[in-house]
Amino acid sequence: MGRTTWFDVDGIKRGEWTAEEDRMLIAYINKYGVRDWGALPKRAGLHRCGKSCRLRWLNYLKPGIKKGKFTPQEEDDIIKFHSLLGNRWAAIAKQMPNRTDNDIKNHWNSCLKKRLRRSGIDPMTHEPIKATSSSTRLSPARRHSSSTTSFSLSSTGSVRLLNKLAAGISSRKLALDRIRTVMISSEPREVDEEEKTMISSRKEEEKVIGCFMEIDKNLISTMSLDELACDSSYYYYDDWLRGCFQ
DNA sequence: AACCTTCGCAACCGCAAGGAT
DNA sequence: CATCCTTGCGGTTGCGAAGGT
Repeated sequence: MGRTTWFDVDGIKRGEWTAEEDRMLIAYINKYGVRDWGALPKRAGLHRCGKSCRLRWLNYLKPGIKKGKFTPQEEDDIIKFHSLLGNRWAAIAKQMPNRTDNDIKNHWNSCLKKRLRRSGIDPMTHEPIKATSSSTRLSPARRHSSSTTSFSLSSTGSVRLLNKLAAGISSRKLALDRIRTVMISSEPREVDEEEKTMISSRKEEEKVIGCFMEIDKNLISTMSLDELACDSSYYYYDDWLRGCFQ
């Protein structure tokens, strides 16, 4: 499976990668590491553009990448994270070790989206599909969707900047929530190694998260609340954000 | 068997952010 | 400060495989 091979006007090869090209790219990166994608193809003896090499490495060749079918647990996670983060595939991928953003995005677009729709759930809002929607308060994903298509931001910020900021906050909040979940769990149960590490470092982590929140707060305070409201990711932080403007 | 549709996924494209100069 | 370059991201496309008629 793949695209047909062709050459652009500069003689740069496009389309499907061969096993030999893969081998050359892996050998080069194993020897010299990943740096300067622009110069890498020439140095590695590949007639490809740097962008193509980067994509091939990150989405396919990089060690530890999990390929193949998504487990039901992974699918649940994607749906859960999508409801929180919207189409921020890179941010979702960060929450799912060994899966690439491209893989997650493909699986969402080709499978999960349709499955949700079939079961009567709007994949954008994650709410039951209604004949006419007159919701007064849109869900995060819905608000995010509209923000990217119909809002224009002033010079103080851009959708991309907000998304980046929001993704950072989201991931840190998730980490904090995880710590709290572990901490407030009153049921005596088996604690795995990962959780032990989390518990032992919780104070430092909360401190670090606090610092990040402070940085975000300072950045956000330079924008208007209306601008921030354009982005769904702040939906969950309404109270916190309003505090920034008091 | 032939044709059509849908699925799965690798790869491409355009754009924005951020660093270097 | 302006411009250029590199990197990263999200949307989209192309194409073989699989399934349906």
